[in-house]
Amino acid sequence: MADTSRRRRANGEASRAKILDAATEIASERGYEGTSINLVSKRCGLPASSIYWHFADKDDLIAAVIERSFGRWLSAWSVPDDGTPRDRVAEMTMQVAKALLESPDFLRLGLMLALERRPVEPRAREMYLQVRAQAQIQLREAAMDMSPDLDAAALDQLATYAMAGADGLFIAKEIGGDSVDLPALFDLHGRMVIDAALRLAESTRDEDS
Amino acid sequence: MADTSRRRRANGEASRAKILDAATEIASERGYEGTSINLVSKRCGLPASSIYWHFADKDDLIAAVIERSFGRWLSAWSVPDDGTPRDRVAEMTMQVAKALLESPDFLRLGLMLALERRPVEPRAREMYLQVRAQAQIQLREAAMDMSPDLDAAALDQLATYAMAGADGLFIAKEIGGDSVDLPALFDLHGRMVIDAALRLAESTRDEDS
DNA sequence: AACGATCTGTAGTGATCACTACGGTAAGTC
DNA sequence: GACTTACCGTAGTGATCACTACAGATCGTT
Repeated sequence: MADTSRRRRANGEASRAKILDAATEIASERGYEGTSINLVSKRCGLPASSIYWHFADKDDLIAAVIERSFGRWLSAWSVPDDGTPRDRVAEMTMQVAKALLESPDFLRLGLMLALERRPVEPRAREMYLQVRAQAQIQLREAAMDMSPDLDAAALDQLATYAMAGADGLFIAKEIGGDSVDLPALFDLHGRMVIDAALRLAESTRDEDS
Repeated sequence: MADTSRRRRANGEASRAKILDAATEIASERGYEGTSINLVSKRCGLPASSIYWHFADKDDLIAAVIERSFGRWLSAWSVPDDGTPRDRVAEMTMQVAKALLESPDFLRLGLMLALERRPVEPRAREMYLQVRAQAQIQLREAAMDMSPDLDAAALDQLATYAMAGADGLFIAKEIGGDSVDLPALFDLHGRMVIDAALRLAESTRDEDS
């Protein structure tokens, strides 16, 4: 049963992957509106009817692109669980920087969708925002682990600042190309976030005393 | 002569402004591809032929939107020229934060265009990248004023980091809405950039000794 | 061999795209 | 009043949009 279904769908799965590959390329070049089914069809060599057999509509296709890109991006790094806080932050920022260099499609397309504010929100955008919110929560928890005496507002600020830096540096790399040393900048950013944590912890203690 | 030309074009100038208003709204909602001439025409109440009388083509229209938005954004803030470096940075970040809150169209549309990498680059995107490069140079010069002993690479890194923070925080505000306190985050970022300057200056001196 | 499920190929649908041809109108110039 | 300039309105152009109807093709199952 498992064997037959694998064989049955072997061709289909390959086609699905080809379609997603093409759609990923085009969407991260031209955004949501710029990704036409015709273009995707031409680039992957399959007719439009095949695309619509695998995906309900254009929105579903782009959402699937986001989902797959995010999965790949996630699997490219992991949260370290030992060492000093400084070491762990340094290790994590390095991994995120590397993951962004190796599979930038996820964040590029995600940011393009996030910046758009169309009247009817496509599911693709919703999906990215959901993923992003999840990441924000994890960042907040990591911050709480490292400096437990911060209050809720400070933790939010810290997580937001950390993610904003990552977004901004990614954009700098996308625009600046090879002239931007992403790992070095991420390293700097990691240290800045730790400093910010210390600074915020200080002002929290000042308010308490 | 000047009077007549003013009177002659009075109606036209108003129409041009109405077209730009509508195009700005739509473009910052839906991006380049999502901005259709038909939609702009409906929103500004003028027929497509009027749009094409005022602008050569869609690309020219969007480029004009960028240009006007940038002008408005620029006029919303100025570089302070007195006080300690810390004060000047704090003042500047505050003004930039306020300008971004009041006229976010420029950066939102600009970032959307910058993230796209279409085969044939529209002039609108080129124009934004040019404006951005100019800002980067000014940031670099400001950094050089404040810590003259930094080497070229460190200055580039600092300017890139400062701009990346601004971009990232702007995005956080766009996505997070009212739950994001942009001035507070910009204030934090300003202090972080100063700390980064000190840190980079230190490592420069270490290398020299 | 017969059959149903999975996928592809052909050939469209009406809607919307960027853009234009062209006549009309109002105002300024002479 | 004749003429030019500046701008708007009507009504299109062919191309491309997302999407679909439907007839094969290929396959494992029976």
